[in-house]
Amino acid sequence: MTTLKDISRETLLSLSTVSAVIGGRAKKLAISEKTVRKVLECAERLDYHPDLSARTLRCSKSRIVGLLMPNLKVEFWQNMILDLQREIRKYEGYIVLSALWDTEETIRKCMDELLCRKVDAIITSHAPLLPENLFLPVAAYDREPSAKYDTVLYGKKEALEKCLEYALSLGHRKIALAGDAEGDGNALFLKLASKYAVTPFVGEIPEKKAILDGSFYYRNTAVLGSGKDDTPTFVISLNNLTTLNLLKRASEQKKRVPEDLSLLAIDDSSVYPFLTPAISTFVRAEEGFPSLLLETLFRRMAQKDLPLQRIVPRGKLLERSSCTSCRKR
Amino acid sequence: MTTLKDISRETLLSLSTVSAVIGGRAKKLAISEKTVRKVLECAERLDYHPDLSARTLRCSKSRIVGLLMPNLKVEFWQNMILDLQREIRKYEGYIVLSALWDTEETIRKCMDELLCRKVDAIITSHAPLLPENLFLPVAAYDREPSAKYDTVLYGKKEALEKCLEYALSLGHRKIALAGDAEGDGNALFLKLASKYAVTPFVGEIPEKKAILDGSFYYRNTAVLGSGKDDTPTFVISLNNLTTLNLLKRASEQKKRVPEDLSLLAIDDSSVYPFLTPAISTFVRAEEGFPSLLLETLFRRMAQKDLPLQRIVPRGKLLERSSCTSCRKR
DNA sequence: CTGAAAGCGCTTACAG
DNA sequence: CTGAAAGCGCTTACAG
Repeated sequence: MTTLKDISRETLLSLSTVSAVIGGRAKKLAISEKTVRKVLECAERLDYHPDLSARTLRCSKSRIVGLLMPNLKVEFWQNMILDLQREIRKYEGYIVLSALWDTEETIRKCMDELLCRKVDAIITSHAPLLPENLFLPVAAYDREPSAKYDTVLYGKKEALEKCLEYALSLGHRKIALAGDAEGDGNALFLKLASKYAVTPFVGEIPEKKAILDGSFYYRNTAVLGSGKDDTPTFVISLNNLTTLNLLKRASEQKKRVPEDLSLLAIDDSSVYPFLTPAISTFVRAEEGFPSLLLETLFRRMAQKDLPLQRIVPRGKLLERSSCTSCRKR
Repeated sequence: MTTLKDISRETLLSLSTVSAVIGGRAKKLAISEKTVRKVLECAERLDYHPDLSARTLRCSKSRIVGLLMPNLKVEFWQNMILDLQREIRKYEGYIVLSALWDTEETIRKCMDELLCRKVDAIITSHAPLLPENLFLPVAAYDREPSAKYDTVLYGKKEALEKCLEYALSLGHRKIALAGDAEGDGNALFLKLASKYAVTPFVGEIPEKKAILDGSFYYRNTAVLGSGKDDTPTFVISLNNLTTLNLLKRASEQKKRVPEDLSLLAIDDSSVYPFLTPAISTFVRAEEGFPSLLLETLFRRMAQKDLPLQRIVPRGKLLERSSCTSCRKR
């Protein structure tokens, strides 16, 4: 394996000089263009790859961002993780190292992994589970702002507001929310509903800590009512599986979407454009949560004494074909 | 940050002893139980995390497996990447570092990243793009066996055979294949069809290198025919977007699935159980491609002079509700 | 620009 | 079991 020493020997230049050129410190040390070229050419020729573990050891900076998240088989989450790995390319030299846990018992192990690899900073969806004495910059993705770390917020309230406004603008007054697995969505929705003077329908909340099996996604479409009694004309869906099941339930009730029932999803799914009808969505973070998290984190890394950041995502509506104006009844 | 030296000072034991205990070499060096406990307790108390970059530097082994793949927004692929990160937990001490490229131009950069981080081995879907002089163990996921590296094969031929056999067992004779973006699926299918004496229908192959936009997934459902003329009774779908569009096309033609048309997908999707009808699938790798790749790779790492491995995945049929026996016509 | 040297945290071989 | 020492590949401060 080629090392700096090899290049130094080959070019007859000193180790310091070679290191400076490779490390991009040629300008500062006033090293001649010719020397720089000579070093670079030689590095190329010998297929030199700097040993970052040596650099990490020496500088106690790894240029690794640790990602501490659950490994959920959920489209939104998978995109979150993979987009983070994509977006970090904007930050030259940095990589993300994911430590994804399957069960809460392994979180500690995931954390240790990151610590042993000497990550420079952490992005996590579970900041409260971080060790007390953590000295690293952290960007948290969370429902509530953390008291200790910079937080990018879910933006659920803002999303629900926009969805309600959109429904209202189409003339709907009977509006349902489906797919809330945590309970906070429903609570938020009920509060907003009274403010906007709409009739709210909310789904059942699963038992605390119950596993969300397939049946949940179907059961919680009961917000559509039985078809006979009072029934919403507009549903907001909180996840892609619920959306699919709303479509199924509607079809069983011989309701056409969007003629009889408008359907608006929160956040996008790769599958939505291909459904019949194509599903309109409100995307919570136009820029993408991964970008927001990375920006927040690198801002902190650049300036340690920055006041605590609290980022509310800016969303956007993606109109496709699943919503229409409310017909007179 | 706690180091071995801190523990050595604290426990009044020598650096060598502490290192041996932490490194799990206590047995070999006949270090007493009491000493071991003392070291471990102290490490725990001081919240010690071994610096793996130092260990990597010293031992020239990083215990990192590099993952070199495209960052595709495709469910199958996302699962591949994330499941690999999940599965590696079985291999104590190892982690995967993903280098995912967006465009082919960045492959080189991804490769360099892995090399600089001193990965011990590589898993990739694009082994032919690896540098000539690569000295690392490689597990390739590929259509054809590599001449140089261990390969886990796609298993497309085996999958198509099983799908055909299943269709035949249900009495179908007019069978279509949809969703082939590369052309090799169709060719394979046509060859098999003659062997099994079925009437094959295949979809159009997109222009070489054409971007697969949404329209492709719909256009290639034309295998269903116009509804008037000769038409298949059983369709095999090669990806989830095609499956969705087959459902859409069938409904436009007033064909019911599975009564008028059986639909069998290759590989599973999180969305299939929630569709109407729930989609039956043939899963190419029962054990999962990630497991297969990891097993193949670690077998190689354990034994460098192993003969070249060529793994054909063993698949399984997942019956749900989208296939039924062929009605008399 | 150069050269010599120290040191990051670890493992390992060696003499005791 | 211990202690002293070397060395992995790098960066950095320093004297020239």
